[in-house]
Amino acid sequence: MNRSSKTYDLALLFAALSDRTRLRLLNLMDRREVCVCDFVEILGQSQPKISRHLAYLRRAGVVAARREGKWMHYRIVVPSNIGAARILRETIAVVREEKAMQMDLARLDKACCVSPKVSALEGAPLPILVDAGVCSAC
Amino acid sequence: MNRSSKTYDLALLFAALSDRTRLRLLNLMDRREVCVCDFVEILGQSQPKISRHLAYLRRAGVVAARREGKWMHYRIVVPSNIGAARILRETIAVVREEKAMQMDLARLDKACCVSPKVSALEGAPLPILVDAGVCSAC
DNA sequence: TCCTTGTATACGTTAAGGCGAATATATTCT
DNA sequence: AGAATATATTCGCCTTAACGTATACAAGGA
Repeated sequence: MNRSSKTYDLALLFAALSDRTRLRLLNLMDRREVCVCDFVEILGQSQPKISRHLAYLRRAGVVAARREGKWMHYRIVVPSNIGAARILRETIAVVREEKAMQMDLARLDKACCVSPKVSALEGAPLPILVDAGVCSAC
Repeated sequence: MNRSSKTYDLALLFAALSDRTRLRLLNLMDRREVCVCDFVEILGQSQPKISRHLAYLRRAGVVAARREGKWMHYRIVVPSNIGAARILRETIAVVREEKAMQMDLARLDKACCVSPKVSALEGAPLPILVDAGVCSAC
């Protein structure tokens, strides 16, 4: 059943977007799945904090999680509501223009053993940054 | 000086948008100036509540006010930051699709003595709704 | 000047959000 | 089973926001 015209609380979506950390998380998840450990490494913030913000985004229905062994992979879920989808897409597009956001993405690309090979991100966690030398998880 | 590339806290804008009442206010101000008394009448909510939300929007830099005698007219101010401007525009466009928002606008158009003559809204407050019969303020 | 009207702000209460720190849960490995 | 690792949740504290109510401020008219 198509719920795209269903009543949707846009204010709730905006509340989910009204935090810098969550915007950074969404930017990192643009078109790819990301592991929690990567978020922690790249944003340089505590794991509970990252998890709490991810939980918030999950409650708001903008992301979904998939477990793979010990790791949790998060991805963006475009809302079925057309308006909400437009807002979310525009937000990600706008946010992508910020230099700080591009730096986050660059660090994600360089993360761990495998170089900018995006497909690899679908698999193992690949959490460690390049500057750590050899990735202890691989 | 062009500040469009200046750092801008998008999260702050989203916080301003994360309230249903404020979204309704913005929708009513789409392409026109609106008097506080009209907001109160159309949204059917207390004057202090309306004023507080308008103050919030003012603090966030999305609206500006103009005094005309006893009346205050509010209008949308598109942020100089390009990204913020895109978000705001998209938000208003999305919000406009909602039936409830269209009803708000319809009530604004029918507000008071003067019929859907938009130009009249630039002048006096014209606060009272049609169903009140004759407007006590005119 | 006093009164009225339109609007803004202050006060007190309640709820929600964000954070660090501690703890719980889940999964894998030995 | 027990240890180690990845992630989630809880707790206590603080800040912010939303609301109703009351009050302050501003402008115009008598």
